[in-house]
Amino acid sequence: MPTRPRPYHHGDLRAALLTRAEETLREKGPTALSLRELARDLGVSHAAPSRHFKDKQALLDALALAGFERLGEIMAASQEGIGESFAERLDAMVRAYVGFATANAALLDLMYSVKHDPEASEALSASVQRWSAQTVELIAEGQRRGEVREGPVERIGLPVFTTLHGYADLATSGMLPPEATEHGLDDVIAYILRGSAPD
Amino acid sequence: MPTRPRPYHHGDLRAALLTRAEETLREKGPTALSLRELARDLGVSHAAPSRHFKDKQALLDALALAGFERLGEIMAASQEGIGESFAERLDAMVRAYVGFATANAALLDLMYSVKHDPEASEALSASVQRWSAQTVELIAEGQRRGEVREGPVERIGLPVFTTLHGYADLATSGMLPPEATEHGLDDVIAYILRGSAPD
DNA sequence: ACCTGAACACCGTTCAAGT
DNA sequence: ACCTGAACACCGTTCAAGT
Repeated sequence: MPTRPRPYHHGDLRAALLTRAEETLREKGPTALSLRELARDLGVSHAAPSRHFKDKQALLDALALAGFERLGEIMAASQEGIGESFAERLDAMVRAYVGFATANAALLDLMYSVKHDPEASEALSASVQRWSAQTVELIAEGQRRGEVREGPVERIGLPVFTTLHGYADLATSGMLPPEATEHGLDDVIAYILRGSAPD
Repeated sequence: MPTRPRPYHHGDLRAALLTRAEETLREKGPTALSLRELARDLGVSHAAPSRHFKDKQALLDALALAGFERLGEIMAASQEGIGESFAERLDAMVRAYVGFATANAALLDLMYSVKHDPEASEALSASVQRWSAQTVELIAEGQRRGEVREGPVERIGLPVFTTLHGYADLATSGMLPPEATEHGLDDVIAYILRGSAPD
């Protein structure tokens, strides 16, 4: 059992930084996130992170990107092995999104506070693009089945996604009255169905 | 013209701190907000702010509270001297909220990121309470006129507010595609009307 | 009551230098 | 290539002391 005299750090500093960063984000909030503390936790010098992220902001951007990737996967997974009616698929997607939001409140906040200028991270906007296409696909499928009103998919999808996101944001910021968590999500889903149903 | 040899600072340090803080919040974002810089800008020592805000967080809380107060006023004002139909009143309120959001993006973010535990600022939750009552009143009035479906006002009002807030949040975080700003708000308003109309 | 100055324990970022 | 150590210019917070 050759105890390697610890390698450069313990494998992959870049990945380790991201993992640890997300933990402290979840546990102690975004303001408590410090590069120096991260480095201390991982047993490297405080200057080491700069080899992998030129900036603190660069680390936050990478965190946001990873978040969007995971959210995309979760939303895609919510559509697997499920009924084909629009109501069922919408229900699953809404619950997937809200579930992710409540389980990763601080991360979602970060994801939406990262600047979304076109100049910003190429990969990030590509990722956003990818999963926003999923809600568009949901709407298009609903239209094919005659369960969603006619019209440009983007223009119908926007209010739908807007409602979904608004509920998730309010829920995670603790602004919803306690009674709301009871029927709140059900009411929101029913309301989306009414808003997107054919006349 | 007696040049008073500058008073303690220049009038009311507490108010001056809040004003300046909101300016830098708007111009340079929340991470650039520093107590020491605020103090420098106002020509007082870096320890002076602590007489008026025990904490940096206390200043942020006060900022958020002021924001909710102003938002409440704006939404109330949007209902003055306007037609009585639900469609008109809803339209005015949505535009008031979204207008405030886009004009004060960073502040709105701050308002919703302040912890909303019941233990948090008494005044803050009272203020939130006050203006959330306004949307409830809008719904109740619409029901009286037979333009909004029957049911508990809170359960009908939640999806409505959720949509409104979601749009404002997406718009201010720059996540809406450029095409969306064209018809986006109109579409959202029409969708809210459909979602809350009687069957 | 309101503010100052110094002190303490932190930050992010940069850069020579080591292996 | 990857990391260290020291240095620089910042932070927030506290506390004796001044007026």
